This record gives sequence, structure tokens and C-alpha cells, in this order.
Amino acid sequence: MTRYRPEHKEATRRRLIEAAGRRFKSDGIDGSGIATLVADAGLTNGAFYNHFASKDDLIATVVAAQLTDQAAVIDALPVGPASMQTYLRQYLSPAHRDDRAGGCPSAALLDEIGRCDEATRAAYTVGVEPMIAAVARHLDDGDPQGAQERAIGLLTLLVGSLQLARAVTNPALSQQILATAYTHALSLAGVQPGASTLPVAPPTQESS
Amino acid sequence: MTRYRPEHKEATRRRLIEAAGRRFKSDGIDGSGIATLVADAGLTNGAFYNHFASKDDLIATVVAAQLTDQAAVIDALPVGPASMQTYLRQYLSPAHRDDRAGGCPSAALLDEIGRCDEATRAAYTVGVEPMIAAVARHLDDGDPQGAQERAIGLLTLLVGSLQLARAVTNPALSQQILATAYTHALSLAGVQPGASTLPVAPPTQESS
DNA sequence: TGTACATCAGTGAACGCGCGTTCACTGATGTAC
DNA sequence: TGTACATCAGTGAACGCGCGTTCACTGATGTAC
Repeated sequence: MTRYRPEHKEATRRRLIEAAGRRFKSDGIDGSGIATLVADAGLTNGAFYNHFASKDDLIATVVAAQLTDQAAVIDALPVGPASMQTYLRQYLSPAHRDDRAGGCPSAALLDEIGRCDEATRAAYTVGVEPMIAAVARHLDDGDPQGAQERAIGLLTLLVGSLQLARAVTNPALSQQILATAYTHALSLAGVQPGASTLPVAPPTQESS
Repeated sequence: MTRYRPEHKEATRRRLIEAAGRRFKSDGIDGSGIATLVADAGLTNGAFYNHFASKDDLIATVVAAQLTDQAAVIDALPVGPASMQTYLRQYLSPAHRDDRAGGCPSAALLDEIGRCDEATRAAYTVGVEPMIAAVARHLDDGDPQGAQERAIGLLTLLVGSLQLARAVTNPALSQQILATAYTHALSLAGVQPGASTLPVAPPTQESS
């Protein structure tokens, strides 16, 4: 009856969404053409509209997927200062700065998302609320309201810092921006510098 | 001998740079075509290449001009907690959030600037260094190193917060992001909330 | 003061190209018998 | 087990359009006399 199992089409769709996430973050949303996106996923032009109604439809889908993945990573962190410190160190590492494609979607795309259509901004909103909540859970010291505020402050500080560190061409300044953000982030997170008992591992490549 | 006074061409060039600044911040750099940019300045297509070698040349020029203007505003602020508090209140106002074209270039474009060519990122770097210094001068409490670090933290927090407030579609959340950023910014700036002796004026439209 | 002229900022049509999107088609697959 | 068939994910050429850029030209201006 049916030619392929439903899983086949689903897998292709997921491959497109993931490839588009990397390409958008690397080259920008406006800067990524459909032909490039489908080629990244190992397909040709026409296949695209079997999976998405339009480029705008893909954009909203990709933004939602990126934030869901990122929130899952934060949700999976063990509670406690050590894991938070490790996460912040990786987020603000030169490796993350130099890996747009595999990194934080907000750092790569936030101002462009702000110019997207209502559906994409709504997808971003729906995705960022659980992320704020997930971060707040890690910062909660008995004052949920304060934890939510510090979570918002922490997220915006991280995003702004990574963007700035990526934009400047002076390596020493870029390094100073990351280091300064790390200090401020630890303070916002309520972590004592040096409190970590984890070994100081080199930052991972995929640090979204 | 000469047809027009040199001021004439200079004035047209400045008009192009300013119109492009507004258009870039409103629609994005990739999202703004040459035809639109010159029409904004009251010209037609072909005039463009009398003034700039390429679109990339314009981009670098516009970025430099935007940061120079913004640094001049900060430099002109009277030293003291009252003017800093007023500036932060305006920066984080709904009016500024809703006025991309007339607002902060970093909030509108920072992630896109990070993807631009070397010349544009170099122009950004050259422009942002005096701005960090200008902010640091306002924060200096006898510890220039600490003031520079708090200036960097403050700038990245402001940029990230405004971008986030622009991206979300939930008005209450957007408002909360601005309010939270204001609290954190005052703290980073070392200003006591309520220390201002200025009247609480409605935020100005042009709050870059 | 009036006229002829040289300059060059600005005009507007055209260039090749890549964009998002459409569509007639192909061919690998699972099913029916 | 082997064959004919229906499905539909994917192909690839083509669409109109706007992009950045080029270029032959126009015509308002300041100057020379």
C-alpha cells in the first residue's frame, strides 16, 4: 500500500530541521537559501515542499526545535553549583564562540528572530519560557521570583556576551569579554568562583 | 570649474549613511536592498556607486558611523548616578524596544555584524572600544580595571535584554525582561535605585 | 550682466545571478495475489 | 517464492522576481570671459 514507512519521511524531515538549524546559525536566516539547506540534508531542491509549506514554516519549526533541544540540555544538568559552573564555562568558552553552527541559537540569531514573522517569534516565546524556568530551577534559593529574575539576567548576559565576543576582531578583547561575562555570570548564578569539584575539562565542541 | 561644491556630495553621502543605518537596523543588513536604501535617501539606483565601492563598503561605513554617534551620546552624559540612571531607563524603555530604526545598533544588528566581513567587524571593534571606555568612565569608582569589566558586563546585558524583549510575543514577559534588566543594570552600574533627582520624564524616541 | 562651457552628481535601463516556489516526472519500496 | 502494481518521497528543470552592480546618458551648477 504505502511506499515507505512513515518513519522514513519523519527521518528526512528531522534531518532537514537539524541541517537548517546549523546553517541558519552559521550563515543567518536571510543568508541561507533553500537550495543550500536541502543540499546540506543530502536532497535536491524540489523535495523541500514535501516537508514544509514555505521557508517561513521551516524557520518557525527550526527555532522551536533549537530551543527545545537547548532547554533539554539545561533540564538534564544535575542541580548544584558545580554543574552550573561547568555549563557557564563551556558556554563562555572560545570553542563555543568559534562554533556558531553547533552553538546557542539565541546567540547566533536573536536579533534576526526579532525581525521574523509572528509565527517564528511565537515559537521562540514558547521555547524560551521553559528555558527561563529551567535555569531558574538551578538558581532557586528559596525565592522563586528572584530566581526567575536572575535567570533572565543570566540568559541575556550570556547571549549578549557571546555575540560581542564573536563580533570583535581583537582576540585579546574577545577573550576579555568572555572572561568578564564568566565572572558576572557566576555572580548572578550565586556560584562561588572555584566552588567546582569537577575536573577542569577542555570545553566540548557542542556546547549549545 | 567644478559643478557642485564638495559639501553637496558630502551631504548626500551622509544622508545615505544615515538612511542606511535606520534601514539596516529596521530590516537587517541582508534584508535591505540597495534600491531601497537609495530610495530612502531620495535617490535612484545608479547614484549609489558614486559614493560607495560596494554594499560591503557601505555596511562597514554605516557600522562605524552608528557606533561613533552612540559613543558621543554616552560621552556627553554628565558624570553621576542620576544621568546614568536616566540613560538606562531610556535604553530599557518600551519606546526604545519598539524603535529599532532609531535605536541601539548593537541591539539591532550584533549577531549579523558577527557574520559580516573582516572590514565591518574591524569597524565595529574600533567603534566599540571607545564606547566601553566611555561607559567605564561613568562607572569608575577608583578601580579602572573593575570599571572596564563592569562596563563590558553592562553593555552585553543591555544588548541581550533588548534583543530578547524584542523577540518575544508575550507583552508581559517582554516588560518583565526590560524591568529585570533595569534592576541588574543599576546594580552593575553601582547606582542605588531611586537615587535619581531628575524628574521621571517619558523616554525619548531616539534613545540609541 | 549675459552667454558658452566644462564638470560630475544623479538617472534609469540593463546585466547575470540566486532567490523562493512550482510541477511534471521518476523510481525505490511494500503489498496483493 | 515470484510478479505486477500502487504509492509517494525525491528529482531536476523552470517560473517570475529582486538582488548587487554596470554604464551610457542627462542636466543643474559654478566658472570663464
